[in-house]
Amino acid sequence: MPELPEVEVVRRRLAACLPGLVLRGLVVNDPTVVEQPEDEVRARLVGRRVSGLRRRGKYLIVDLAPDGVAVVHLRMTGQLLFRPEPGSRPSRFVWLLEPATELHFQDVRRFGRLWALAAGEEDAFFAARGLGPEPFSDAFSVAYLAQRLRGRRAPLKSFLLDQRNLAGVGNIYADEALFLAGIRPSRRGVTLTRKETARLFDTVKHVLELGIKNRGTTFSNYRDAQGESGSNQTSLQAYGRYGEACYRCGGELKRATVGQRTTTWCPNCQR
DNA sequence: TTCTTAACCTGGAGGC
DNA sequence: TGCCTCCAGGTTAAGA
Repeated sequence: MPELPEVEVVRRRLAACLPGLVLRGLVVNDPTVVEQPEDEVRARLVGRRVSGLRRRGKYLIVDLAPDGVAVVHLRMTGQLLFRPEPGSRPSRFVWLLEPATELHFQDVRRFGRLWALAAGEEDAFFAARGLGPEPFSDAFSVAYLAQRLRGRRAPLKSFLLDQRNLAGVGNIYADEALFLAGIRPSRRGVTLTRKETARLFDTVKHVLELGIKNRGTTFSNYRDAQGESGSNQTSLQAYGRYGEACYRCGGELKRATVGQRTTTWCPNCQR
């Protein structure tokens, strides 16, 4: 499941080879991948040169010259690949680039999306989604976190998954951050002490940094642009380990549904 | 304003 | 072997 670290790894991979290439064509095999009229998307992309790649939360932003940006969200199972595996299903869309290169978007569950934005539309696009600050930006601080948690009665797990509070955290890294912070996922945000808030701030950044360092978490679908898997799944201490022994206390990790998401936590270490 | 729930979507696992 | 049901989860819209 691509969260911030996985998208960042894809961005870095693409940033090494896409800039300078010219988008000569767009093949859309699955019309649901674009929410805008297909002709509009094509008109805004084709003929442009890739000038850079950025990331905003889980959104991948492709800067185009002389104007405009392409925005891609991988959602659950989206992959941007230069060479799809032989025999795989038709790509949802393909960018035909010059010199001869193809960038394929594959997406089993078909949740991923592509947007083509004209110059000046990017701010409004992200403002409409109400994305919170980037975890590695100055805007994300202990003070910010404390302010956002004030009065919040929703479970902390739900709080972390809400992209309006913080951009980029998904189910895997939310479980990991809460485990390392020693905070139970079902705790109400309003109940956090200043010390716990500071600890959560640190662990959120730590698990995301570790995820990037390990080139993302791969369970089944996630691959970077070269088709390579990440290795962060071997570093996970909580996510997906229910029924196994806690690395800290040796007790059994439990599973529950919190905020509609499967959540793993240690009843002894997380309070 | 905040929170909860359903829906979208499909492959894989497990049960019968 | 085949069928059925459940589960996985990022985002959005609707309702409480």
